[in-house]
Amino acid sequence: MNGVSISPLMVAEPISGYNIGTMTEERWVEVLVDNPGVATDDSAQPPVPGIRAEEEKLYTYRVPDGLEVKAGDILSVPFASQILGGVAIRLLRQPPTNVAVNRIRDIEDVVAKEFFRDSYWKLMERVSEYYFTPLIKVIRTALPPGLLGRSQSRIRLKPENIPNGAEVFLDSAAREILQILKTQQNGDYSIKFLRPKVRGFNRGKKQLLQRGWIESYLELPRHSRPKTKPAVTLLEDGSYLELTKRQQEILKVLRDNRGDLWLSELMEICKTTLPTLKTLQQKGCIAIQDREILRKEQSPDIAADRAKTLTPDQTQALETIVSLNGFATVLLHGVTGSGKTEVYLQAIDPIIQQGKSALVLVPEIGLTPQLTDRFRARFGSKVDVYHSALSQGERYDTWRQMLVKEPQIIIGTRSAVFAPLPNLGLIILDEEHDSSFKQDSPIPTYHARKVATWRAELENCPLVLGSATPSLESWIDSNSQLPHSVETRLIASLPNRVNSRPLPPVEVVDMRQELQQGNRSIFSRKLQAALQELEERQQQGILFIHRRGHSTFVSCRSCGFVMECPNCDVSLTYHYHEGEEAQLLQCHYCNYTQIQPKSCPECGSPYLKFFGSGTQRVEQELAKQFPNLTSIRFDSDTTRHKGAHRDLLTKFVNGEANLLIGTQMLTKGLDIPQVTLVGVIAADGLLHLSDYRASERAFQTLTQVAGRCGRGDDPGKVIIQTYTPEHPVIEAVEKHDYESFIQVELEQREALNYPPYGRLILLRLSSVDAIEVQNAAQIIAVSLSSGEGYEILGPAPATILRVANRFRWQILLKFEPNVLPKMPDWEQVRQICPSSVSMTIDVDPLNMM
DNA sequence: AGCACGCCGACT
DNA sequence: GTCGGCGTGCTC
Repeated sequence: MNGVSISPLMVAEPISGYNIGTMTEERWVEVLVDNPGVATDDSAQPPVPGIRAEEEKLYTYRVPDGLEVKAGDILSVPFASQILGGVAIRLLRQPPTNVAVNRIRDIEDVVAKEFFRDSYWKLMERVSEYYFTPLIKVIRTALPPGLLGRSQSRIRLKPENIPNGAEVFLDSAAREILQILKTQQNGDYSIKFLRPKVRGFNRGKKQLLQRGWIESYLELPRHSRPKTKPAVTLLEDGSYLELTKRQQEILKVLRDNRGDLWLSELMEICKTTLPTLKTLQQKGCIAIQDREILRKEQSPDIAADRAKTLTPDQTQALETIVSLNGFATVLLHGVTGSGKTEVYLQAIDPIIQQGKSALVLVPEIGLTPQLTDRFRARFGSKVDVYHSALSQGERYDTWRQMLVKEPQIIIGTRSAVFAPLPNLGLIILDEEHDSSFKQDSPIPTYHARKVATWRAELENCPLVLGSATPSLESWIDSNSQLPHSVETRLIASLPNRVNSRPLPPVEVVDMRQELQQGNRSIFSRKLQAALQELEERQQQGILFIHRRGHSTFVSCRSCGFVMECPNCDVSLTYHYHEGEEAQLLQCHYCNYTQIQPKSCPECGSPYLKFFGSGTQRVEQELAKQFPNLTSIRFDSDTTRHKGAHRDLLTKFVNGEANLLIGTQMLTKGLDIPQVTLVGVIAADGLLHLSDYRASERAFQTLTQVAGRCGRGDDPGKVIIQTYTPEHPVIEAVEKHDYESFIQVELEQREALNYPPYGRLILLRLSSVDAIEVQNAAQIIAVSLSSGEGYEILGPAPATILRVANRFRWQILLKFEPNVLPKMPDWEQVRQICPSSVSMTIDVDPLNMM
């Protein structure tokens, strides 16, 4: 049996030094409540470590007899008419003076025992400060979902109290409520759902309550709880007691299994029933107790694997990392296929030996199956994954498991940077240039790389940033004049691939010439020849296209009308569904879907034309021109369900298809040795995006996708198709020349004060009312002049003004480098912003659309 | 979530 | 002058 006992979770020191009193003494606790309202405060609070009193309001509660509360516990507290989650901040021996004692309420429950250590609290506070986010919201993102529970109030129909035909005497609101309630079997709905559906809801509800036709009740928060299973333990040998033969047999089975079995296992082996075992329990021979079990993502069994021999470059990089004692960051710049993962594995090994834990952060879950398998092969059950695709139970259990002091390795995405590992010895952030480490919404709009840097500093451990195409931020740390800057920064390089394999040659094809010479296919003659060769040799390849779907827009040949999304200012993408009669048009911003019309809705012409190509189109064209080549489509349409990534990749690795056709998703860390061809169908979609980061992103994506080939014994080849072969990004990718590309790019950024030189803060404003946002943006822009050290760009409408029926405006603050700025008065800005307009402050924005 | 409070427009 | 709608702030 493999029960895991998670005993004292206590890894933390109390946040404050207050001792709790005895059971008879009255005890109070100050709580940071997860209150949906804005956390602004006027009254002065006593200073509490870890809490900025001027911004976060604390509420005092009484601790009832029979409950033990410590600082750092997650609590359930009554708040007005609801039950909310909260964090115990500090204990008081005396009641507070600023609030009447008779108004103080009792704590409802302790949900989780304390776990916040000093350094963890400091991390929370630093994130809160840097990203202008209330502390409780930072805590909310750091904790597994469902831990800070919230009650829900609901109403329920009481049909037995409703006389026939009496509805006529009610007003319209009450009648509407009744009507909705009756649509459901048990007439039960949440207030949250009903209120926006009925005008004058409060009035109507009051009427119905007075007559007793409905009742209201509070649904208590459903917290994640440990899953338990009954287990049987042998207590007494039992030989001196008078036992039946049957009972003795059962005890023998238990004894043979080291005196411990799951109840279900024991009943199965002995073919016995629960009453029989209960009798044994009464005689004091055995104990039946619930024991915690861990819900974990099931992974296939993996053959164990030993450390590989390193190249001299790898050895040097490894030495740089393992020689570090305490905080430092190492940028591991290794070309694609240079064996960064092996360096990670060998860097983690001594950390585990020392009894410490390691945190490995990866961009997206798409690439984790391969990486996770390699870690499991090396470290076995010490490896756990943590990401948002886990079920709530799995996430909660893994999170609790992390609190145990045993050395472990956690592999996770962005949010795992908050993994509460008590003795962290190393943080690795792989593919550090990847933009999925940045959260766009909700606040805090944190970048896991930045948070990881702070975390490493606070835990006093090294941080390794790995990439073949490092971000400009990591390449030069320009922020040294800002607080929390990196003090020790090292670079380790892996300039060559393992086993002396060369980087694949990159050929650029000018698609303008193809067209001139009469080739109207989406495949150039060079790519066609390469595909032909692939077919003859039965090899495998990858085709990359930057969009999913079939065609990027559908337009009428007669009148030029373009099919557009009714909710967003974008054209609809055509999606082809094989075997279906009707084909669909889909919006990639709000997911609006409609059937492809047979004729133009504007002029009625039946001649509709599809422009631009996506993954589906490539798939179709391939099937048409190369019927003998088989393919797998790998994009967010085909990898949506759980385990789909792994399934599709396994099929490909097993040689069940010649080609993998996909989007960005397949640029990320895929390591399949037999790939000998990479084709980029159209690089132009990547090159001409309108923000200051477009070149950097295009270079990274193209280099990464090119790096997927030639990793095995057969040499590889990359073909990039484009209409602008003279573009500097294309030239740099062709020459595999990261350093000169980055030099040019850095010079341009410096000239314009863009990151990594000047910092940016983006204010995003949106509303259903087009005029209201625009006005709000104007007023806010004016109020932003209260600060100093930055330039205000805008307000300007967002690149796509309307998404999901909301109009979006933005204001960009560009900070001068080398000047400590005076921030605008955000509190004032928030007050100026009307409630109908939603505003988010995006610090260090990556996505400017 | 739900109540108190306060502002403003429609009616006695 | 008063009633009742709804927008805003507060809850230990």
